[in-house]
Amino acid sequence: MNAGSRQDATDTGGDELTRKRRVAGQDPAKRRQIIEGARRVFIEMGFDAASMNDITRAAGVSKGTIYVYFANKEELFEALIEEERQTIFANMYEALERGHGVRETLTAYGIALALKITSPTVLKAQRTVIAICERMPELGVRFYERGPKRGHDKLAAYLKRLVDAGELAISDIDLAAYQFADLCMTGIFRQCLFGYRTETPTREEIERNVASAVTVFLAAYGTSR
Amino acid sequence: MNAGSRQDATDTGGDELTRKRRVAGQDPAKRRQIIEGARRVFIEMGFDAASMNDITRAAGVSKGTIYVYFANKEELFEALIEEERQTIFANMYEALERGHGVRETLTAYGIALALKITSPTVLKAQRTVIAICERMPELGVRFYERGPKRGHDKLAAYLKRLVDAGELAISDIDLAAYQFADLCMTGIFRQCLFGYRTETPTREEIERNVASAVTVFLAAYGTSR
Amino acid sequence: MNAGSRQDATDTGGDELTRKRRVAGQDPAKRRQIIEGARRVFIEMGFDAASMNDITRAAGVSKGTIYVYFANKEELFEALIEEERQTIFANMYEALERGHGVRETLTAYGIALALKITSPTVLKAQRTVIAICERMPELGVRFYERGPKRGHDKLAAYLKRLVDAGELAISDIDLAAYQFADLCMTGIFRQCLFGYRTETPTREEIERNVASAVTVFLAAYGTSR
Amino acid sequence: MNAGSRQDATDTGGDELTRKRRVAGQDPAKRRQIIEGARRVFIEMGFDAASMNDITRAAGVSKGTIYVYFANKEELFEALIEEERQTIFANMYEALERGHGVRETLTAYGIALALKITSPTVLKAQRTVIAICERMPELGVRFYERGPKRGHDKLAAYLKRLVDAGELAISDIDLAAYQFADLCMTGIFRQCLFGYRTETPTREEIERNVASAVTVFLAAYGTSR
DNA sequence: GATGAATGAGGGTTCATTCAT
DNA sequence: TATGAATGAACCCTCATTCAT
Repeated sequence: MNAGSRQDATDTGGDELTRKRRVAGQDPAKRRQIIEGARRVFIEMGFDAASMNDITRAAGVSKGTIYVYFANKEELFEALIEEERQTIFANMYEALERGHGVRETLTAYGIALALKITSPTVLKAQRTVIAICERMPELGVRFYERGPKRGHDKLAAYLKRLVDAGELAISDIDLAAYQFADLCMTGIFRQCLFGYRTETPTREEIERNVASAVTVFLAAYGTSR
Repeated sequence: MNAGSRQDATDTGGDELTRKRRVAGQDPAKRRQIIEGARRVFIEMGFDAASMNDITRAAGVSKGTIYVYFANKEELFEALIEEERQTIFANMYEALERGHGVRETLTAYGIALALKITSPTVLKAQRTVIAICERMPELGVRFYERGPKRGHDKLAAYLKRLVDAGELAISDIDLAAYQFADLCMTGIFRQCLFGYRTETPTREEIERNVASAVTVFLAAYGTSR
Repeated sequence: MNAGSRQDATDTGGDELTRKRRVAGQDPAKRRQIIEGARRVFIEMGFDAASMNDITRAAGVSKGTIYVYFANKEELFEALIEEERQTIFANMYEALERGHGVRETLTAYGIALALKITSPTVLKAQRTVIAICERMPELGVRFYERGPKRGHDKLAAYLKRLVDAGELAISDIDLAAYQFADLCMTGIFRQCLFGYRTETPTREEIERNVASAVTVFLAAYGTSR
Repeated sequence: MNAGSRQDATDTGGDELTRKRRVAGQDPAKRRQIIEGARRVFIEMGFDAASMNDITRAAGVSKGTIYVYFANKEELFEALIEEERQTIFANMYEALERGHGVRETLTAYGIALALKITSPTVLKAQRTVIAICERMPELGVRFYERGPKRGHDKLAAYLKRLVDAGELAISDIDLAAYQFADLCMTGIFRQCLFGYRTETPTREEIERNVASAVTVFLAAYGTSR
């Protein structure tokens, strides 16, 4: 479908000094500018409702230029989602590495997770991906794999350490990690996704949710220690 | 220019010569036929990517006929989603009313819930709604309200009965109900939504998930009884 | 173009008592009802912008019935214009036959003419005919011939009598008749036709116009008598 | 959704990334080409019966291009009528400024006027405007105001000069100007408008008409001089 | 290399006309 | 006979993509 893509990896070409004249579509600043415009338009309107003209306008570049950097609308969209995913899931896992107590750590991570996933921008991005993932399955897979999945793996690894340390008693760590994450955003994630909630959850609400999540989780998996 | 030939409130009215109120689009079989075609197309492709021509073809009726039954693409879509929601969430709550023991009841309900929500059709429907709910907020609200919300309320009522009977000890019943539901589909819901899983979860997997959910839930909220 | 027309003349069939069951499209009341609906819609919106549905609604009959009485939209339109013309130009020429003095008679006729031709309904009808007369030339010809032309002929005949009586001295009576008619509506006809005037001319204005018309006309064609 | 790419006041504006104000539709030759095609189609068929596809074909440009230069069918039509009016009424008033005798001047002007207004193209244009002026009142007003009205004003000014010079005795100059103009095209204007005449009036006929008009006019308003 | 004017297939919608009831 | 649901061609308009400048 996307043969001939110009920017397969996120290669920004390390040898920009060797040749003054760059090959078409190799100016990272321009690329960023386009992606930035695309972000505003795609995330706000979704893939179909967004027009290349809108993006042209939002990015402040000409139509032709976009087509130099991206083969077509789809590829531009894919590149944007890739970027967006990286932005969203950056700096999410710090809480798991700070070495505080179990309850504190889980609480901090849970809050960060729930805040992130219910923030307006992230919600829109998720909706945009969900909307398209039937038509562009790769895109959904990639997004989940390098986004939520990564978080899950980190959490599972953390739980594994706790189990090994005797602080938790979990038979299926993978499952437990999913359980904790879902408990943290219980009730709110789907409500936000479907637009049933028009307001972003307050920090207080999220804290309450996560506090209960930690309690339930520890009631199930905690040890006497 | 000539709207108002449909059966809604905007019907012409006011013209003194209009003998009978024209009420077009009354044949339920035709209506069903159209909706059925719309389902195939909308659910498969989403609102934007679906064309009225596609639907025309899928439904086996002429374009004009669709516009006798539905004012425009949006109304057809809304009618379809309404239908779809009713179909999906029918017969979901029986498990809660069969009067078996707590563990059995929760397990039965959890399995029904998880099976339903991860079935291919229901997933596609959910994606379709999520995709559009920014542009048609009412639609998302309605879908959630009369779908998942209804299930949540039934479950909360059931939990309330158990608390009153001393079988559970829950301080925030509403929250607990969300927790149980999310525990039942933990891990799989998002994976399905983003298309990370291409295969529908097996019944075995769901049973495992729900069994764990019940255990965790009862560990947190069960009483000695 | 209109072969197969069902109602060539305005025959209302004199033998309606001979057979109880009428041939399709022969009920004069129904015909009138349809034409009445068509009038409202066609005259208000013009041929193209009017839809058969509008007419259906305005007439209070079914689509099928209209097509029993009239072969198609065009024929219905033609029949309506025919009717309209008859209505408009009825009782226009009485002033010419009352036997008063020249000045009085010309004034009375001129006023009647100018009032008629600038009345909102008549203006709309004229616009409707003018709009279509390129596409349906017959219709314009017929309308003019049996409408304005008829008035012109009556006026010319009247002037002829005056010339014969020595009350006027006119070399080209035909031309003089046109001149008088145009003098009566001078300035206002075109202004109304183009919608430059949004208000119908007042009777006072018309009287002034006609008074001047008579004066000019008599200055040119009057004799000492 | 993407309006605002035209050169009118609704231009996007406000998007901070829009570098240069995009101003599409700037090539006068192309614009002319489109208007030329539109002329052929609109003037021949009228607003409603003309399709944008017809115009596309007649102009030899693509559909999209038309929409770059004109926001929609209506705007294209308005632009065309504007153009048409300018073309029609250019060089109409020279006769009034050549400084010949009254009779000669009036005759020359009257002939020019009558020739113009009954020429096939001008007639069609007038019909087209009259047809639409109920639905687009501004358009009719403008056409009359800047077309016929302008001629009328020039004529009235000319008559005023003659009155001041004692060559004519007119109490209501405005009215007299209308009278002269209408006398010049007496009989033929309406006949042409309704298509009663299929042939354009001959120059001879018009000369006869105008000669009579001048005679009548001077009989009414002339002085001994 | 960058531009944006041009393209034309395809979008949603309307409506004159037909025909089974 | 009268009805109005059904038809599908044709309507106006949009937009992803190309290519001359």
